[in-house]
Amino acid sequence: MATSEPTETLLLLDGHSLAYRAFYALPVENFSTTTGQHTNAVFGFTSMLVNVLRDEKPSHVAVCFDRSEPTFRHTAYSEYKAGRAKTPDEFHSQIQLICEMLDTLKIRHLSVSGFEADDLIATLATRATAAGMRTLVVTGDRDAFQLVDDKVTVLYPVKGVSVLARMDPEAVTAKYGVPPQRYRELAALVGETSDNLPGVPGVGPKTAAKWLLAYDGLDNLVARVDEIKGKAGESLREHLGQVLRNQQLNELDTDAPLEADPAALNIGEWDRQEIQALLDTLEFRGELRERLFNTLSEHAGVEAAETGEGFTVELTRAAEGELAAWLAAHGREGRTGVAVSGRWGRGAGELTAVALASPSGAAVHFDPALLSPEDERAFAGWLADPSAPKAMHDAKGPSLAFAARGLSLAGLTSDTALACYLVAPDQRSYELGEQVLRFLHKELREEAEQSGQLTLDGADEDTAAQDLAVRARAVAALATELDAELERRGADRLLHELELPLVDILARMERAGIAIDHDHLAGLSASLGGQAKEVEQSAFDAVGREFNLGSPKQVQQVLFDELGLPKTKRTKTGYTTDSEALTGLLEKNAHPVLEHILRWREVAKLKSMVDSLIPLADETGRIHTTFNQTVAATGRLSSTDPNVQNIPARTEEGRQIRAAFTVGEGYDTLLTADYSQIELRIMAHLSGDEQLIEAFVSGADFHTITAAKVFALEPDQITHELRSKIKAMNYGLAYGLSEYGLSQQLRIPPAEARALKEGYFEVFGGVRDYLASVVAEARGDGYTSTILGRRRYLPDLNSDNRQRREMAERMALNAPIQGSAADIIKVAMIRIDAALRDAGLKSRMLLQVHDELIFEVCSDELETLKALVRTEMDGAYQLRAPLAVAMGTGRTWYDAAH
DNA sequence: AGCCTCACGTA
DNA sequence: CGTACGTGAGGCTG
Repeated sequence: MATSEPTETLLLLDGHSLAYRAFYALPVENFSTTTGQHTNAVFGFTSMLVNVLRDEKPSHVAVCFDRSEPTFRHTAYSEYKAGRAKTPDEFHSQIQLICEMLDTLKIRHLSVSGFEADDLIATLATRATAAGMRTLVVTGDRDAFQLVDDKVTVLYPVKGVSVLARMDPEAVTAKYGVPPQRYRELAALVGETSDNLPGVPGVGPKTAAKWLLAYDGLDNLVARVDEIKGKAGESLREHLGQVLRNQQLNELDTDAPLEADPAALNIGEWDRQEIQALLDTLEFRGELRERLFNTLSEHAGVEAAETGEGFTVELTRAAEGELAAWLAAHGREGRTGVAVSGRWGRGAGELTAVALASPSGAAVHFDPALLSPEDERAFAGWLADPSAPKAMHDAKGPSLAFAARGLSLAGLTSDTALACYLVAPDQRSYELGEQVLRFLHKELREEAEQSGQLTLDGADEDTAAQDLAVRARAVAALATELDAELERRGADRLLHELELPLVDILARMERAGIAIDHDHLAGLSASLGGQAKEVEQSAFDAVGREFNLGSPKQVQQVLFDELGLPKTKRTKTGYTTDSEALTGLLEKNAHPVLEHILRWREVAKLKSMVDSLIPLADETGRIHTTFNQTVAATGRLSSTDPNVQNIPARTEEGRQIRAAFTVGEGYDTLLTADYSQIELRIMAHLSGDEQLIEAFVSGADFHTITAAKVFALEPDQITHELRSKIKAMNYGLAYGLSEYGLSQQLRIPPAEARALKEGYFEVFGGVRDYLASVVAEARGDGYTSTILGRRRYLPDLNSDNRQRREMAERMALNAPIQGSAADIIKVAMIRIDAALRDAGLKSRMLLQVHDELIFEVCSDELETLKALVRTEMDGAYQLRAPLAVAMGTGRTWYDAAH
């Protein structure tokens, strides 16, 4: 290693100066979050920071900020920095975010009252040089050039936020004609507009440099000022006072009162999840996110390499007969980690390889297609043995692949993806490598010295086998760690008694799928397609030209530019054309095309849904969704490919799609069973509000009863309108509906909405108190909890940013209610599944739609099944406002509505 | 090709 | 200025 260079590098950034550059370099309209927070300065600053971290790999970092208090420069010169345009509020709020980002990246940020960031930088750079460190200063303030020497380099943004000029002594001299130590003399002569320090009129950098060289510095120049000839000389003599003042003011203080020692400014250990969460709230995606993570991985990689963190495995490649022997030797040492590769989805899967890792570190890897009959028997027996404990990461997909080979999985005592989800349900992904890094501070790779002992042929195969074995080992280790973590949080039962048992149930539901009536769908598609064509033509006729009705951009152009209709609510890129806005315009009789656009959207939406379902049917005419158990932060399931949880239900036309979901061969009818108003019942239960509970216990129409209580009328006096108002109120409560929102929805004045809410809370005071207490408790604890102890963490409840804070408050209101409903239906599914098996019924559960379950039923089992489902759903949880279940049957989902 | 925005379907 | 999701289309970017 070559080494006249100092090994340690201190990176110093001027926070305000760089953020300010970014603020004006990046168009604000491209950088704001859905909550309206501007992020262009944060983005630009972060981008510069990450680039420098990547390119320079500093060992120590600090970001210096100015304070708003005046400095000695203001005292010395009252006009200092006067006349600067006031920085807009959109800028100031971003400084706060930058500091949060730095906290997340474990980078120190400093500011000292009475000193500018430049002074802190000068002080730290001086100290760093004394300590033998190299210093890099990133700033948009040229005053820093005076610091440049062979140990200190300034990186100066020259174009936007992406190009930094490297200002070392040579570069400064080349650019200004004077060496760095003379830079402030030059600046004193030329002046600095941004600091409101005028220089000598008629003297630019060229003249100033010429003088400084000819006279060997400003002191001599001043002493011999009478010798200077010409207009410029005259001007200099006239403005000598301000030159001397400039020189005094632009000198940086190298002895600011700072505690921080450069050596203490190392970067702390990064928490990937924390960074992910921050990037999520800032809504940073794409390239910056990628770049940040690459930099982060290098950073984390270096650490892992230094500490040697990986996994040790003693890998056996199972040749014939050896798997059975391995299982006999290691299959019951304790919990075995299982990792598989293959493909799965749409209710099916295929296996390409399996790795098992025992607690002792023994591991085996094999291709299940190539097993001897003896090995296959041994593996099938072990896999299906509930007394042989196993851990997997995201087991549902693999279990579909097992099932395809006739294998069944039992004894799963942890699914680490689910465990991570319970610990932190807001994650965007639960990729194994990330979770292992987070919880075990290890990397998904093998220890170097171990791999040397292996003698295997085929390098690529080896690596793949090693990787899979490492994953198996990591899963087992992660499972142990997460068991402890969940127990600390009181969430161990949630994993073992709720989410884990659900894995297999969901896998079987996915495998079963639901039959689709292809002809019905084809008919719908044709009819909707015909209507779309007609409506499209009507739209063209109304406007007088053709345009793409599916393009919001073109619709905007037609409506607002060409037809000059009144502008609607703003979106990021223009004016909204959503149905609410267009309906509003339509009511003002703005233009006939509005009706066509709205109708076309309806028809086109339905057609695209129908057309997307048709090719998803398998050879037996069934479609197989995938239920995701780790997506919804509240604890709900989600469904993809297709999403069976957003099949239209509101309009008759839309419901026709439900008529395509039918009972399949070997069964006679579909049964749907749903919880009536489960969220409101939960709210009544959790709040303990006697009035609300009574409204449910009475058994009459809930919205009517609550309306009667609010308006002090008899139920039969409640009009449709009054009922609607209270219904909106009832439902809105659990979402954190504002008075404004209520007034919008009911199209009543805000004052009336306010009165409605007050009237409601006069009767249902317990609900108001409960909702307030939920937010207050969550603010203190940092999380909300459901009835089964499922947590959702909401750090933004304490945010300084009002929009973020209020968003978190609404999430806090909703999470315990939506989440408890999710808990309850999961309990019900597990109970029903067990009861179906106990009763030995052939009828089966196919779909879950949040508060509804759909079954495929043999007619001779119908009555038994209905009773069973009712019992298990009703009994899933004892609420003070008891659970109520409604059912319906029919050959299609449409017919089974009730 | 991949990503983002808008719009819209469900509970 | 009401929570939680997933999808499809257009259109921009690379």
